[in-house]
Amino acid sequence: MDPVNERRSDCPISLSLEVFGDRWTLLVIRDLMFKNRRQFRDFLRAEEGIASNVLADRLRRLTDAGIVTKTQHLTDARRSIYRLTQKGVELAPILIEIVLWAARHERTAAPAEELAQLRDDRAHVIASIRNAHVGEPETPT
Amino acid sequence: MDPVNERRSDCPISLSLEVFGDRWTLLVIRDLMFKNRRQFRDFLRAEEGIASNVLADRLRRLTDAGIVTKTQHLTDARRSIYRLTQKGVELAPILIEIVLWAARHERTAAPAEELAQLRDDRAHVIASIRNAHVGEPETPT
DNA sequence: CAGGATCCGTTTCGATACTG
DNA sequence: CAGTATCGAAACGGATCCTG
Repeated sequence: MDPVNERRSDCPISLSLEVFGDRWTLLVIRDLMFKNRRQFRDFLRAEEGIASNVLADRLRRLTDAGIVTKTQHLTDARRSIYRLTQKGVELAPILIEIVLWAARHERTAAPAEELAQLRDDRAHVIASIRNAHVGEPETPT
Repeated sequence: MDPVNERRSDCPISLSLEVFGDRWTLLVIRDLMFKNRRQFRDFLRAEEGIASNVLADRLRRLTDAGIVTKTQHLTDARRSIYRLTQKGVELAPILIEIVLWAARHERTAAPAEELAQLRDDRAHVIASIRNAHVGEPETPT
């Protein structure tokens, strides 16, 4: 057998199941990362139809895990703004690989142009995600 | 705002939630990919303690999805051998990114040496995974 | 009105025991 | 050894209520 596999064969690999073992958690991260959603109601409008109690729970877990931050809207005190932390932004390579895999193997609605950008200009995509979250103290809309 | 984000803002991104929304599914794939597990009992011995009915269900779903194949052991008819298909092998980049992210952000038990290999010699790692699954009709042990 | 919390019927999950 | 049957526990979805 290949020595690479040999050596790896009993490796205790961590998969961060808190994040990846849950359907809704992943969808929230996707919405933050690729759809620029920032407020509670934005996530509620996700195509997949998340319930408000489930959403609140996942946002709390993500902030507890240091993946998301919650701040107040500057002018409207009612609104909360959710953003990815640096740790959260660094999930981008994973999400990108998932999207590319899904595009290759399942029929997906993602336009070919955007997929090509994810594949060929990964660094730029990630930089712009970071810019929209970590580097942006201002509030959208 | 960055035009990259602008354009991506309403993209219907598919995440293959059948695979990634579930904790046990991901663990089974990890065991196939990094721990060379092939038989039902091997997966049962996972540190995380999967139940037999859950394991049977997840293996069935994965074979239905074309990610795993199930064949009979050549000499012992009772035994089933599970392997990744090409589609399954192509999940490797995702798993690798997850492991690397977890190693950076959570305390993980994975040895530094193996992590470095995952990071720096990705092509070789993936090739050896493919070799151990798609290219190997023989049965282990 | 936005962001949640609470209650509750229903579905899904998973631990254990059991079978071919 | 490789699964299935059973059944209690947990999660989910949906409605509604609450609070600033």
